[in-house]
Amino acid sequence: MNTLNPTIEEASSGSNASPKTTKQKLFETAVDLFSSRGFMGVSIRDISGAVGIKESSFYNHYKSKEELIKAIFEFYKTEFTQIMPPEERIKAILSSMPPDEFLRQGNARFMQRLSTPLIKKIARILSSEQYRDIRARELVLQDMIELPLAYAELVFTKMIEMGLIRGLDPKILAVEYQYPVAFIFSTYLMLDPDNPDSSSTEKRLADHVRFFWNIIKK
Amino acid sequence: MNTLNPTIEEASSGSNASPKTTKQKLFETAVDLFSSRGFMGVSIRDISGAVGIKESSFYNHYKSKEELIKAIFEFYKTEFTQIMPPEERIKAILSSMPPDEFLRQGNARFMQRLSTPLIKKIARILSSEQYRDIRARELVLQDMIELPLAYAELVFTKMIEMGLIRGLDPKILAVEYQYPVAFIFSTYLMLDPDNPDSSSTEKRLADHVRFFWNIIKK
DNA sequence: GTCTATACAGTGATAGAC
DNA sequence: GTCTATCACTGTATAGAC
Repeated sequence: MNTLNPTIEEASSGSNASPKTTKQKLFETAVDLFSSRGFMGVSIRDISGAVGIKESSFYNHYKSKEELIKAIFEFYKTEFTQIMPPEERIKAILSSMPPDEFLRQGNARFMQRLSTPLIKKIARILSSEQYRDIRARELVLQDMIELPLAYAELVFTKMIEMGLIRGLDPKILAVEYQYPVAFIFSTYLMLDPDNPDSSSTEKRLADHVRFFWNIIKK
Repeated sequence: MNTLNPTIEEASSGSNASPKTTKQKLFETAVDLFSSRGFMGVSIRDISGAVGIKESSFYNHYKSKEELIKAIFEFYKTEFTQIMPPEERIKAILSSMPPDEFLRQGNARFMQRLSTPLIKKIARILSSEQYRDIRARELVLQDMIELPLAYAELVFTKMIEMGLIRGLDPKILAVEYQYPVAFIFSTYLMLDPDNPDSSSTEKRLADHVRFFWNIIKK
């Protein structure tokens, strides 16, 4: 039995991907079913049946249902924490474009990452399971809320240092900028993951950046 | 069998409440268990056992598990939609206090309503079940998101009409004010429903109102 | 890696005695 | 309104043949 989790390439459904292994199919089918019916609402029989194998064969790939959900969460964490550019590069990027453009591009990068059906579905699972599963809860709180907030604070601190925006409290700026962004993304997740109409979400993000830019610009 | 849902008084756990009926106990125990383990993760046996009756007796009070969750959702809807003052009274209230005080009091009223453990737990259930249960989804989207947003727009429109704030677009003001509020409330729900430390949430709301007031005031 | 067969605890729900 | 008894079904998981 292959005990490795699917790699990013394995689990993603890129058009140039090699034919999916059974383990990949189980992974993606589980994500699909968990996201619409909840972890407890989906049986190993359901997943295996949808993939086309018997439930006993499931155990050749994952040693339990718990291990499968764990693999799903770990995959998400890896994907998510790669979205933000490393701290060292922020200053260089800020020198190359206006601050509002920096914010816009950050949101665009976020949308790009979030908008694959697989990632959207896992985000749904996390949201649904956060009160039942401590790992889901930690992922939501730390990686999806705290981390982006801390990152925003860092960015606004640098913007102020570089004299690009007004000298307001970066902590408050981070909250006031990031909370609406977080809320817009969380409502984006509520839309059908397989029918991505991102235009209204993009408009909302654009409106927010414009409004916020008017407040912080010098 | 009593087919009525528990009334607000029945289902709430006020100190002056009359001794709880078995149906009330089932209702509250279900809310408690569903909120921490999810609807699918809790059996009728679990609920009945926690209340101290056999699962067969459960059916003397609710005809199925589905009917129970339905009653829970309906109870929440009734409670939630009573939070906001009716439209006709907004103008009168706005005449009696400064706009920022109006916003502060609105949030306080919200906190008060949301902070009973029962309501917080149901809000958790709604959040967890929204991708599985169409009724939960509608409640979250319409009653908890759309309705407060439309209400905020109404409020800012009146504020502008009365010359109390700057003449900005009320739609944009509503979004920029309400999204952070909604996000703050949604993180408040993530805290332990039985150990309500609301002080950090109240601080965040106060910070947001202060920041926003500085933007909209004349 | 897949299958059949099996174990066995848990599930929602009903019938009927008290 | 509660109980015991029982139902058909579904849940996770294992053993062993191919």
